[in-house]
Amino acid sequence: MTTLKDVADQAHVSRMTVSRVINHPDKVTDEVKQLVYQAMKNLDYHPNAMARALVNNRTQIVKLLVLEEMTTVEPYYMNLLTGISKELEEHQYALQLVTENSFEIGTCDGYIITGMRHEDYQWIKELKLPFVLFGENRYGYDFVDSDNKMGGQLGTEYAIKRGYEHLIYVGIDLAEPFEYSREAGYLQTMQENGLEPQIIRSDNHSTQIQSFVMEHWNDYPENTAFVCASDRLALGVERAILAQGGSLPDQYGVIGHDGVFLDQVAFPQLTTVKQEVDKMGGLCAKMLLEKIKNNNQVQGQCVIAPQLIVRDSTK
Amino acid sequence: MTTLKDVADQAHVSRMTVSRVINHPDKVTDEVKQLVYQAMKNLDYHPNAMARALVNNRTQIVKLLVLEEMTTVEPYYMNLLTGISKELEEHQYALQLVTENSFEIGTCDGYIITGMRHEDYQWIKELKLPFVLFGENRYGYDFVDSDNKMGGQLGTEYAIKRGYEHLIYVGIDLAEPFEYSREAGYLQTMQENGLEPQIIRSDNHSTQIQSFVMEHWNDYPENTAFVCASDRLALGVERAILAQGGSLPDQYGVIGHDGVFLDQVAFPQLTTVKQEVDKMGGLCAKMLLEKIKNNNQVQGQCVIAPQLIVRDSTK
DNA sequence: ATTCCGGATGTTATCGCTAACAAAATTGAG
DNA sequence: CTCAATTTTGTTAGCGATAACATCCGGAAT
Repeated sequence: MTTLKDVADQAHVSRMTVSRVINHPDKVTDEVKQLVYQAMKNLDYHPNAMARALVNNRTQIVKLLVLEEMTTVEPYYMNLLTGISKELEEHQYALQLVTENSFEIGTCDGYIITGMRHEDYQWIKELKLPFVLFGENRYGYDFVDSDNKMGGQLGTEYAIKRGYEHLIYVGIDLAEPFEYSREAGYLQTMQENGLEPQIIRSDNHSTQIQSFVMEHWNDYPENTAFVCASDRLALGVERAILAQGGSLPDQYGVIGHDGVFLDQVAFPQLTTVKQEVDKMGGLCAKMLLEKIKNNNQVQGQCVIAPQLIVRDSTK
Repeated sequence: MTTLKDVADQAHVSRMTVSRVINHPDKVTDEVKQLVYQAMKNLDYHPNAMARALVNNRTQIVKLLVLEEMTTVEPYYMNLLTGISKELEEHQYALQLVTENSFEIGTCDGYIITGMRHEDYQWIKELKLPFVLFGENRYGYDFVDSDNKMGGQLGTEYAIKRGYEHLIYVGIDLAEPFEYSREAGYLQTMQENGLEPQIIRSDNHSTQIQSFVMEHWNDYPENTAFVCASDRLALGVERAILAQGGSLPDQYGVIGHDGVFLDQVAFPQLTTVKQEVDKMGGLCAKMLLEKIKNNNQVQGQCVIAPQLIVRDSTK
């Protein structure tokens, strides 16, 4: 394993100079810098993260707290993780997954927190280390999220464009910002188009919304589109429509939200508002590393535009 | 932050003695040990993983290589990750997720590898660091997997017990050990019960098997159970049955395999052979850490019994 | 020419911990 | 009660890197 010393020897400089080339390149002559770079390349030198961690009193570890129940957890978490991990890896950081609400939170440099609910803000504010939330919040904490309002708009606009006459919003029965934002997007678009909004809400379970739609089937005339707050709900709506003998996508349309996994498992495959989850993950990591570097400096709120994916559940 | 020195001072011993209490407790008097333990408790001492990593030339990082395409990736990966992470955390290890086949594999102490296909064994054998595979293999590498044969048996036996007369195995069209094992379980059970086996195979996509079953609908008399190699396939079979007007679970039965997420999204919810994925993850980690500690010593093959979960897709 | 200044580089100490050796304490055989 | 063998504890050095200070050097000002 090559160390600073090896590089220093080959470049005929002191170890400190090599260290400076890495950490404060501006304080070193260009000439020397080239020498050192060359030596680093020759020897395939990579700094030892642990030694660095020791002097800097850093752990080089970021914890991801998943506050949601694992059983509820949507498959997109995997994408989130990938995004986070890729970004962290580039900066010699490792990830630790924390799922149990084990408050015995060990040593690390910062947290990415996801699956927050109201009650969690209580203890979150006690945290000493830097953190970034995945998912919008209205307490001023730094976060990354999909542009949920825009998502609501995208779906609604598309349904209108495709000529559905009645647009029903199928929301998740949760008092959380992401849900409000999606609804707001729907409402705004409806208003802009002079349409009468209609909202139903349900737990985020395909079977529950399925029964609901089947029970109220008479309320939904032909040429209705269901703009759903999740793919899971959309899946249930699809099943209800098919079970009632409605035809998809001719008589009815269904638009989902999330665009990970379920949209493709559904039948017919869902037209959906896709969130760029891995990108968001990467951004979470980037923001957190920035906070760690800059003494917990506020990073602000990042909102990423979702994308409409057209498949077979709309005409 | 309390260090070895603080503990040593409070216990009136040298730093080395404290270190020994932690790493070689047998080389220290019980009396002194108690003193040290007490001091550690008083000061809430936790060893600094980075310092340790530095002297031991360890990174305290394990990489998880996911060789499958992210888009194909089953949702159970999340459970796997949790299991791995929990175990690693207990031993002060962190996890790094690697999804791109970036051979530029950085520094770590060992790998957990999942999603292996034939062609991967080529380069796997070149690896210098310890590794454990998640998923059975026939090359003698250490692995952890569900008992796939037993899974095949469980599903098949249950279908027989519930009085289905025709049992059709729906396999994944892949030449991989896990698939062979599941089929073998089915075949053996069929033979033991003097029944005629019948196997169909398909890519692991719900829509593909759905069309297949619909096209061959006449081949499946009433009172047939479909024993499937995955929940994804089972989902497609369910849809085909319902689309053809067959009744579930009276006229037909469907049994899935995996038991994560999809089984609950399906309608009717699937009777399935559930793998204890998080447990398997934990075991992977445990084995790997053992290998790391013991100079890459062979750990063998661990097979974990799956469990039949009965829900609404069987009578 | 001498002094002084500031930028470039080197030296030293340190982060927290452990291996290897050294010293001290205990044991027990004669 | 010795003295060597053995066990228990302490001392030193070093893992790989960096911050803080020390030194060196060339050029501007005097």
